[in-house]
Amino acid sequence: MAKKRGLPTTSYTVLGLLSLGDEMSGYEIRKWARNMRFFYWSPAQSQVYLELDRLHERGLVTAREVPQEGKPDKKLYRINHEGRAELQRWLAAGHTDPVVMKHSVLLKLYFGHMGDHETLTRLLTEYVAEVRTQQGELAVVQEFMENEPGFEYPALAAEWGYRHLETDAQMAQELIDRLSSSPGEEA
Amino acid sequence: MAKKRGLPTTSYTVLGLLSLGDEMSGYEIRKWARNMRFFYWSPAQSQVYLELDRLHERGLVTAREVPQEGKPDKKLYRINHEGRAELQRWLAAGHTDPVVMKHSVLLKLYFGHMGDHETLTRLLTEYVAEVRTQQGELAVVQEFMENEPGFEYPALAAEWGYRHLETDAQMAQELIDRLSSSPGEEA
DNA sequence: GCCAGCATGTAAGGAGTTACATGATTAT
DNA sequence: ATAATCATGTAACTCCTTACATGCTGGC
Repeated sequence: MAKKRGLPTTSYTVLGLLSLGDEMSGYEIRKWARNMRFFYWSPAQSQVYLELDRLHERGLVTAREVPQEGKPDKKLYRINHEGRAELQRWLAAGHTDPVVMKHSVLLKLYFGHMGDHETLTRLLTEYVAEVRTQQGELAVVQEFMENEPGFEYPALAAEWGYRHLETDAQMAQELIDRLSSSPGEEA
Repeated sequence: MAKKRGLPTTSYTVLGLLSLGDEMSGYEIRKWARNMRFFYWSPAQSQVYLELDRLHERGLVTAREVPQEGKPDKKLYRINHEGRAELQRWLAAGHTDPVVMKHSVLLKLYFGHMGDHETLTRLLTEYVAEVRTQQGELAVVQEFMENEPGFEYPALAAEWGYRHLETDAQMAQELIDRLSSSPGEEA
């Protein structure tokens, strides 16, 4: 056995988020986690609560209930010493999970022989627009990070993520141009 | 209701692979699918067989059993008309699943404040080496594609995938340099 | 009047993985 | 000798998603 040497990666995401802030509710973490989609996919709302339960069970965070009026009681979580130690252990571990891409656009391009030129051009054009939108969203996050002390590393990750998006936009645009200049031949 | 407008993406991967070849066994598809990890994560062996069952149930492929000696009987699958139609429908669909990244290195970098310089530098150095290895593997696939008729689109996807890897290697190397030149300050 | 934001939680299920079972042949 | 290749399949499980339930407050 001993299949996994620790927690699922989503747990580390939530734990890491907690290490960047002070006390946070599940709701706040979920909002934060949304911005992580540029680096690592962001979990569903229900999953965030499940991860917080798990972290609490394992004694990596402390929880404190705050009564609310007209809403469910708020639970505030804080990373503790064990939690920080576990995060550090994960960071320094020899093993890092392989990078996984689920790039549907690339997959569709791969099977481009099944469609026509127009379909492919539309797919790529829409994708370029989407990437530009995402770059705008990421830029907002980056702006926040630049002025916030303690966010040097997230800022580096954001820069990296931005460059990913740039590569994608450029490559898609390049293919659009290539496809339009060779209406019959795609190679 | 109407949660999903079709098959899971893995089904399309397998169906698409079938559309590039003639008759294939689950075993062969699985080998092919391994090379897809540069564009879209490649499913586990057991999953490939499950997808083939699903495609067969839905009448998108035909199956033919070939008796083998000393091995389980081989089943050869072939995409049929309905399968091709379904693939085309998927390609031309207005909706394309969002691109998902599970970049553990980027995630660890994001939480870099928890580790020391050395840990981070080691992480990035190892990652650069790994990416270079992957580029070598992808190059082998690309070489095959260039001389194979009907593989123009897979070759384009491979080029795109290669550029992804290049971006990652460059970005990682750049960060290694930046971290070493500013031993205390990372921003 | 309606939608967004705040705030958590449960039930049902899909998608995918790991580990195992079986066993002949060929290459190192 | 032993590992890899060929070849499929099942059981048990994890991770994560979708959909639903609840209900107040504040903005348009």
